[in-house]
Amino acid sequence: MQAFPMVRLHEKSESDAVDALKRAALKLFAERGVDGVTVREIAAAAGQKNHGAVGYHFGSKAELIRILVVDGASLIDVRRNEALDALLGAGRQPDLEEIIRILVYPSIDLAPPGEEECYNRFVVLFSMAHRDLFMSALEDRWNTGYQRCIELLRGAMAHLPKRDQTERIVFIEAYLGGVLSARETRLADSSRAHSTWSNSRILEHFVQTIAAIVRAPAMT
Amino acid sequence: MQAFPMVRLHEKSESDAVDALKRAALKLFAERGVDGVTVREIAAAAGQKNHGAVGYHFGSKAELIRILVVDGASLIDVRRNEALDALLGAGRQPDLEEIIRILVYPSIDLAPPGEEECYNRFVVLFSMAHRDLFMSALEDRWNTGYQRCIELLRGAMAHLPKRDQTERIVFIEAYLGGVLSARETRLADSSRAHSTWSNSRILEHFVQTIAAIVRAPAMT
DNA sequence: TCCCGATTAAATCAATTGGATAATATGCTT
DNA sequence: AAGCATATTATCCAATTGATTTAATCGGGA
Repeated sequence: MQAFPMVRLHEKSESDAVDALKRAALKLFAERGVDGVTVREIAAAAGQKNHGAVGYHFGSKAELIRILVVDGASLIDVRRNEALDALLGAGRQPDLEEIIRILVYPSIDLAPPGEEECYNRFVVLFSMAHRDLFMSALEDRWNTGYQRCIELLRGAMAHLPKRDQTERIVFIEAYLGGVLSARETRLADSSRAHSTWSNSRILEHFVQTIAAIVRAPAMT
Repeated sequence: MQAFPMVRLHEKSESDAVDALKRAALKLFAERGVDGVTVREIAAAAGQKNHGAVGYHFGSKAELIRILVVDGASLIDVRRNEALDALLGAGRQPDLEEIIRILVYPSIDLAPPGEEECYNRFVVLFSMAHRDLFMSALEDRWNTGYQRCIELLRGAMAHLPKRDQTERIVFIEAYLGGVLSARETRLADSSRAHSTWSNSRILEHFVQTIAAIVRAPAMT
């Protein structure tokens, strides 16, 4: 387990201000969506008295958003590809759960330890409300690992009609985003004890249910 | 199949303007989220030349949003409760798929035939970005059918540890919102042939995968 | 120490926002 | 036809938005 490189966000040698702005923006965007947050709120949450800081460091709000998308997506993509290379280079047939873990775990623990996880909520909200901007930010470049996983999943469903394969892949994609977002929401809700959602057992439970979707009998 | 009452949205005897504003708002909110849409856009999309119409007919943008939430939720709730009453009154033990269908189908075909489906996207976006407003709009009143379904699902997982039951219910809730939203997005994308997503076979496929999650073996 | 680039702060700008008001139009009842 | 409630239109408004510009401040190297 946990054979994924533990590179995280906000570990780069960026100026304190840039990093603080990114963190604050990601958190606020995850909570309320990009259209529900103003650059003034971001600057204030980052400890800046001046909202022009966003324009100064990133050019515009839209560019800050794009950078946040790419930061997370590229990190996830690196993790996925490395895990896939390791798995496929092992010289044996990978089993289904191993593939699914490479779908799930790289999207987890993007933030430094102890910090709030936000990226999955941010991406789900943003991709729903601004699909075009989200796609152009990805550039068909930062989801290569995801595509590889999908192909492997398709292979694991080779016994099913092509249409069923495609449908289940869409199901699983929606399932991934939904559960990872819901998990972040619960982890962020400090009002309740979230011990259940912070331990990794639940992720393995999640992996098992995805496997159950893949293995479900063919449509009659 | 399809034993659900086919009451739909926008069938009430409302003035044309009120109805047009509701439809336009729901569609725009589903596409871009409530914070990404202005009352001017709503009024224009509804064929009104002036944005004051929203204030006149609904009081405020926030009140319009609340009404849209309740309109859909109460309709879904009526459908669910009627279907549940019929199912449980049949005097036999309902099977799992029957319960799951009452979770899925009442959220489908809310709009009149031929019109774009929007409610699931709207609700997912709104509940993610404004959970508090969403909850207060529901008032613990318009999701009674949902709660009954969840209890039945829990009963269907009685052999699992309580914790696993709770986790799977959260999984399924996220799965529902994710897939129903994704389905609407694809149906709304008129640029591609969506024959796959418009027929009801895929919904039955979806039901089967939810059943697979419920039936998945216990965590080891 | 002095200078200069980088950063932060403060003030300003045009455009947009949701809401409110007043004037006009519409339709129904009497 | 007149009266009246309802609905639409056209403005207006204060507040907010993202962005820009203009100082002030900081830090390090010559």
